[in-house]
Amino acid sequence: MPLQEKQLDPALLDAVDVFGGLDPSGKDEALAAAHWRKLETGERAFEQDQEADAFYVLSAGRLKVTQVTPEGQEIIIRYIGPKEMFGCVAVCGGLTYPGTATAVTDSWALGWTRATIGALAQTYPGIALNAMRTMGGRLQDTQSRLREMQTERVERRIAHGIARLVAQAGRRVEGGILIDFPVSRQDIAELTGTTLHTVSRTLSAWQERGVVELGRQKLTVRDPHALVVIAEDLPLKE
Amino acid sequence: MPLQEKQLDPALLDAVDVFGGLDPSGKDEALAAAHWRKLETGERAFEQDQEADAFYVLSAGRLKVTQVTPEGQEIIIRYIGPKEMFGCVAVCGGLTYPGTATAVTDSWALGWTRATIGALAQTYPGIALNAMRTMGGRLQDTQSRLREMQTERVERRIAHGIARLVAQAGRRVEGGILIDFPVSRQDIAELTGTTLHTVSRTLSAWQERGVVELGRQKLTVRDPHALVVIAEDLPLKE
DNA sequence: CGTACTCTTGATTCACCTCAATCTGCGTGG
DNA sequence: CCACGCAGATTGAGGTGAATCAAGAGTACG
Repeated sequence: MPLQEKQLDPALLDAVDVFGGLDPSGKDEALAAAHWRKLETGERAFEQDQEADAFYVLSAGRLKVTQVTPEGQEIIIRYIGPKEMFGCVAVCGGLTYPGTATAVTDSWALGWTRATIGALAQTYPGIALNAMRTMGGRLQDTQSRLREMQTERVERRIAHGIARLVAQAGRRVEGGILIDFPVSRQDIAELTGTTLHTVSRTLSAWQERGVVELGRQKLTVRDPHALVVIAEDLPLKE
Repeated sequence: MPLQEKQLDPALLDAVDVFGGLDPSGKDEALAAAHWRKLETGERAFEQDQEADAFYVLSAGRLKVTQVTPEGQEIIIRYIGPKEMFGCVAVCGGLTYPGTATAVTDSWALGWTRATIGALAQTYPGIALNAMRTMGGRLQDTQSRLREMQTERVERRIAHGIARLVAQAGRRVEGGILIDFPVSRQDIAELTGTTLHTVSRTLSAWQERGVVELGRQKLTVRDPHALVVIAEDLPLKE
């Protein structure tokens, strides 16, 4: 596999937000200090409550970050795509990971130990600023979801959740936009705060109306506009 | 008023997280660059969607940060107490404030323009690291609320919400812990994603059981342990 | 070819919202 | 100082959205 090649490619960090604005020597230094990690589908990068010893940037693939309640219920905090960082707690004072990161497709990640990334952030202050920007974005995103949870009915929340997935991992295919990784009804339920039953019913109704096309762990949005109409609760005619 | 005196007091930033670890000269510089702002009860430090031109640290008083949905429903994102920062977007790339900050008691805040705080963060990298730590904490806190919203029933959510208020602004009084600023039933509803009716019913039942004591915009927790039992859904006898 | 996982669909229940009426404390103005 | 008005709070009745309970069908994989 091109693992070795990848390791030597300094362009690898070019489009990564955290290292944005870093001079080439800094990127080389960061790459040299990093270690590779391959994650098979279903494998976990780290688990909830485990000591936060490393910080990662996903290179390829897709992860989901989840939390489980003491009662055993699971919720999805967010999906991580290529070029996105995860395990940020390791760089912002947290002692343990607040969630579990699981690969939903085969993935590769670049990792830095807590000490390594700390030292890098000391040398290159831009890293901290970039990380803060990303965290700010995630905070706003999470607050939006909280607002949706508090004010919207299930159907709108599902529409918003799927719109978010489309924005993050949508791939144009003939006749629509496909979510580019396996998502089950259960996943969508854990993302929107409902049950797989309600998700199934809602999506079936949408399929009936031609808004989406369903498959096993597969979802294609045929009519993105209709999805927005549902998400924003717009009247059908205006 | 001691506004002038305050302005000269370099100890003012001592316990403020964002400026933690800053050398005295840095604190002087930060203070010199700051401007004071007094906020009467009900007055707003900034409003949602307004240009994010300043970053603040609350010196005294209490604010609530809220968001309104397009439909006009309001939710409370968080309460801000003394020594806490707010308007963080101004330092993390956001163009507009995502919420509105309203004083719930007469308050004083220290403000820095976006340019000023940016320059300070460049000179003293510790500021960015501290800010990131705080944002990390808030992100986790918001994720916890999201998890509660998705998995818990109203009564538990209210218990968690009030527990959070107690931790943040509880003041020991004879026979309990008082929330140290005016909170209406509506506020608690907007904080926990329910209606003021349900909050009123729930709190009345708790008062009946001696868990809390109620007043107009006033709440005293008489039995903190019982509150935890409700929040964690523990059995009464174990 | 069986087994297990994902998904669908129907029936039933209930927690909470909505609608509605009334009450109460508190500031205000006559 | 007391009557008034109003925002905040309480309480009841009724409706319903979505969870829960339950059964079965479709699909992938070893």
